[in-house]
Amino acid sequence: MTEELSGGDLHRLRQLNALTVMRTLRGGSALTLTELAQRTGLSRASTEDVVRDLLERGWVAEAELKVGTVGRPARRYRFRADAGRVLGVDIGGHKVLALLSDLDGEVLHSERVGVDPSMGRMERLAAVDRAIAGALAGAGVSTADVWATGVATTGLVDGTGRVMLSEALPEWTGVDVAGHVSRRVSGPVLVENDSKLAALAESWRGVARYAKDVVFLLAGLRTGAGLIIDGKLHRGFGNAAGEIGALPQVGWIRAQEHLKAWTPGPGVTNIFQAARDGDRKAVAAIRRYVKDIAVGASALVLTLDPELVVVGGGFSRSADLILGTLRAELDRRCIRTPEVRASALADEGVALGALRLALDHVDAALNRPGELAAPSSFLA
Amino acid sequence: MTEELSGGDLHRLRQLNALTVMRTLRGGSALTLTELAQRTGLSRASTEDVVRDLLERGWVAEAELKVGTVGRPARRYRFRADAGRVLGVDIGGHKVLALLSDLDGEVLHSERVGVDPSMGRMERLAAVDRAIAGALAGAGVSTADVWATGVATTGLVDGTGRVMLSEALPEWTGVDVAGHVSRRVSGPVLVENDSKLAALAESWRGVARYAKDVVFLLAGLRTGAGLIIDGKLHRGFGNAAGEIGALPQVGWIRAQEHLKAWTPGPGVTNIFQAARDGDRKAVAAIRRYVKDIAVGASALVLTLDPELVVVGGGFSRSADLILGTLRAELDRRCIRTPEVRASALADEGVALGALRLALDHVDAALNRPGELAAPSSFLA
DNA sequence: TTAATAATGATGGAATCCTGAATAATCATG
DNA sequence: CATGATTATTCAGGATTCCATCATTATTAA
Repeated sequence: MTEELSGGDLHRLRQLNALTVMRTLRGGSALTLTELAQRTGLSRASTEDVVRDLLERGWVAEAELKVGTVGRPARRYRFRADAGRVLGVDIGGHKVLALLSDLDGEVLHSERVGVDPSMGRMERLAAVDRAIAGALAGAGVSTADVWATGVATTGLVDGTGRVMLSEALPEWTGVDVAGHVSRRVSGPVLVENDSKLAALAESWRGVARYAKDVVFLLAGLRTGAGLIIDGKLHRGFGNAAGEIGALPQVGWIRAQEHLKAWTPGPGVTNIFQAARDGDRKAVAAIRRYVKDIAVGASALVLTLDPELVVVGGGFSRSADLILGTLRAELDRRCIRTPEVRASALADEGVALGALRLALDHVDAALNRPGELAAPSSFLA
Repeated sequence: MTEELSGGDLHRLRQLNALTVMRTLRGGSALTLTELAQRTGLSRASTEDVVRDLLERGWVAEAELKVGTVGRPARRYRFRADAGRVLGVDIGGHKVLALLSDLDGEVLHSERVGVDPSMGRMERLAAVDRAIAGALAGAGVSTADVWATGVATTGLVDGTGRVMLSEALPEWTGVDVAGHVSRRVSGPVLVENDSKLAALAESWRGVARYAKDVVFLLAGLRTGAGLIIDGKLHRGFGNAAGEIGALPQVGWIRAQEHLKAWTPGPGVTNIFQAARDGDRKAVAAIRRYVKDIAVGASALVLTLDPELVVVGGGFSRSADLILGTLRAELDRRCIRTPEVRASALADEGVALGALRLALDHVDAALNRPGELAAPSSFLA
């Protein structure tokens, strides 16, 4: 949302005012003209003018009147979140999750397809197709209604939406994810690393909503990180920001070993459950795992000095067993220990981030000076 | 310079246009109205109106006519960089350097006062006073003309301009730098860590001018880092960003030991000179030093994936002996190795960064909507 | 039915921008 | 030294947009 403020002629001023009206309407509920005028700082008359424009162009719609108040009932206007649809897809090792939402990011349908790390790329892509088709069908939406699609995948992603390198899924390296998905939906397809998108989701709808600088740790079968800096997702020059796990000293690769080394007792398959039940060896293994993770986390924290560290990923359900040790380790290593919290987005975080990526694309078009022509301009 | 674009009434539009005119004039040479109109995108008539306003309020001045062209000679207008002065001060271990510049950042006078790491805080503050007084006197400027002052110091600086912790100068911990300097100059005093300001200087006038994401390494008797992210100085939530040296594994503290362990031969006191002259032990010591530095640098680079790493500080004069090893080490450790370059700002980098800090403050006031009242408003 | 309340609609004034034509200043040339 | 070419400046007219104000309209409460 940071633009160079550049002035211009009167037409541009109207555009700017139309944008502020749109932003005020966006996400919130329907507003009357008087309310809109108050919030935007414009006069009532001008607000009316702007809204008439937006109404004609299809960006806003009239909501029902609210009855039961004294005085003449006011017309109420709302953002036409139903004018288009966006799609967010998480391609993971164990599941493919597709979320279909309206332009407010309100999820209309979610479709989950189970996959397996051992699957080949064709099988996995077929699962992606099924998830997308299911999400569209479930919401009763055709591909033409989809304005933008965000896709999350493991591994490094290049500028064209191709997977440059995936350590967790070797078969996946080199797959042209954007190309494949583009053939299934209309509109632009944006592909990004899953840890980064999970971080984005936290700063959108998660526990990091009010923080400007955030380190997000994806703790699960793989370990990864995503960075929010100054409220924005930080990608890095080569899209490789946050890949601290590659540093051998950091030991994110060997961290998992501690967990794998634990042998389940009879009837218990989950190390975290075992630890809660008092299994000493499980507790110790988890502690060693967290200590390894914490080295890399310290490097991220010392580099950025964030306000908040969020732990997400599969293991965040067992935050009670992780956060204490993590806090202690960070405290030991860092100059200023940030707040440490667990994600509350369950296993939908990554897909929500993908959704947000698609929404960002729509918003950018909304804010592009000279645009705001009409919603249908997306389909051109 | 990044503001939310918010629209408003016609008066606000004029303000925005006045700002774009100011930005166009800023830093560049004098321009005619026709040139200004072309660059700002405004019509000639409106540009004239805006410039008349700015002229009346004292922000711009008429420059001399340029003769020798065909046609009626055009009036030319320039930013009144001479309307005020700013001061940048670097308080280091071995010197205090004060730069006095105009509002374009053109340095008018620089004053250097030698100090010693063993000095007490009173002695050092006295040296600061002398440097400031010398810079003012040298440029023939009174304290009242100084609109803003930036100060660089070693150690962690808190929000009020007090040194929270200085490892290099233990006596310096707790000194209220902003308070002291405020009593010597008029206008606001901004204090910041020296590594951070050196980074700022590189992205302003150094080799990092065209990079958005930069890691700056201060390599000298102390080691430090400063980060430029998305074109802006990154401070962190507690102003402790870049303090990766605190991580014991990183070894920035022991790095110096390698250099100190080298014993000078007869007639040679400088390890870098010795290395150039073929002293094997000196070469090896430097290599070990750089390898230690590189561990922390790798952590910074892996975290941020910057476009560029800049090496500054006292040792950057000997970049020929450092950069090769540093590149090789980064290459070994990082996923994508950024470009590595040496600073070209000699030992004025930190002071220039302090100057930029002061100028940023002036610019912010210039860009604050509702301001742009008159230059003299700074003195109120 | 009337009073109170609050939204809508219409009018006029002011600020700002743009376009285009008339005027002014300088250089080159006969 | 006058004239034309060239470019700047100045001025006038028209258009857009915003704001303030007032009359009108729709609804609830008494």
